[in-house]
Amino acid sequence: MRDIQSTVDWLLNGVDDVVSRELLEAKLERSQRTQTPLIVKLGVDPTAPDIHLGHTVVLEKLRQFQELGHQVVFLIGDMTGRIGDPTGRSETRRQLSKEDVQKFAETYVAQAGKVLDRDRLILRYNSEWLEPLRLAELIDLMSRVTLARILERDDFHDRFSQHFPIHLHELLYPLMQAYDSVALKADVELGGTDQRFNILTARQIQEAYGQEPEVGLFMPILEGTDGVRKMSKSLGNYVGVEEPPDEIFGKVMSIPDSLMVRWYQLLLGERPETIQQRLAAHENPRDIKAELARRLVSRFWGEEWGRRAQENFDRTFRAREVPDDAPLLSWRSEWAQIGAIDLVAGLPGVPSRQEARRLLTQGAVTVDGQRVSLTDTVSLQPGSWIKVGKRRFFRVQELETESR
RNA sequence: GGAUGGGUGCCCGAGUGGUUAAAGGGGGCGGUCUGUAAAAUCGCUGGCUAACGCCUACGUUGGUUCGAAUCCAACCCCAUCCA
Repeated sequence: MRDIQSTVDWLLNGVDDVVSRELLEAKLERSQRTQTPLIVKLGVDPTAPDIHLGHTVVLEKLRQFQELGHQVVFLIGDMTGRIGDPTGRSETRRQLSKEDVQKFAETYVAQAGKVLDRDRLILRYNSEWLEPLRLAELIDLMSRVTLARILERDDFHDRFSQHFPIHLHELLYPLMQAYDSVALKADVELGGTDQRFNILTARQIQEAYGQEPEVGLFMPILEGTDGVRKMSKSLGNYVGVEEPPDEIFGKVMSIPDSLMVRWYQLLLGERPETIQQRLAAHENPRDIKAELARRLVSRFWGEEWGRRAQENFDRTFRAREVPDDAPLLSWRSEWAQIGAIDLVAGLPGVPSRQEARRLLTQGAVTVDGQRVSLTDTVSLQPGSWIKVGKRRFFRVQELETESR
């Protein structure tokens, strides 16, 4: 059995901050002694069904807790999510129906299950206890926190001092989230650093209700593929866990080298020193990055796909050959003799003839290895391949059986 | 309800009567190069055209003008302040 100190060291790898290490040690120690798993909570808003690598930072940490035999609880914030987005700018939030929430939960678990052990995972909904909450109870809850404390929170504070609106119900958010921890008797709660305030409030409220406070573990925000801004779908610098293997592999290869150590640490739980040593030993950074890419693909798709993604990548970008899985186009007779623009404009992913012209002018198009220019007429045959830019390939499929 | 400032291309943002398909930046795409879809560097980035050129576009609708993103009117929307 591992001793508590090294277990804690291992659990805190990559963690931005913990409140508090001593408490975590104490809880782990007690858990070991009494053979009772800790309850580890992660709150999830039923709003963003597509999980990307940024979200998996927290999931990876949860996985580590699972590995130690603790109980992970996904708390779906169906109640908090239903009330509305704090910005209040976008019109009244669509009410989420029970079915919506249900569907969300399923997709979420399906995706999160690529990182976590689904059999050791409990799903709860905060409407279970928030819905029946009566005004008297709510008042009781509210009486345990002061306005000043709530306004300490960074974003409230900023908005208030900049005279941006704060809606009254938004003040309740931290309270409700805190109450969730009371209801679950959570021992540990994970969140991004942006969750700091909410989690600290939860600890306070738990104490007010006579419970031992939870340990707050704050995970750093993962930078996106651009290496600068946080990973988010709207910034387009994300890698989704459901993306095809080649896509994941390629996107990971495109991150700046400087980001590798961090991704290894946050996404795979590696020690930063391990990777730094390899770099210091002049191992080719490309290979280290390729390994990162392969391991991530493997995590989401399995070993076999990880290996294949790597092979395809090497073939396409290092040897510049046509990848195995280039999209197939069914042969069309007019392709026997066709103007370059017509051909390119008809390919998937080319939005307009203007774009086709641009690509041809810039020398981006190759047919069977032969560069094609704007005014060329090309002749294709079944088995031909077309390359557009560095990474778009198409293979013309042999004639389908004409009978169907 | 009142006051003020705004609504420009995928995003940010300049532009106050013609030289504006609209500066600049970001993003995207492409060429070269390379250890990678890294970095660097050069180019493209509304649509139609092989090209000349044509068409559509600056919140909406109407107007003034030879000519409007730019002026006028009404309307819609957003932000802040006062109530």
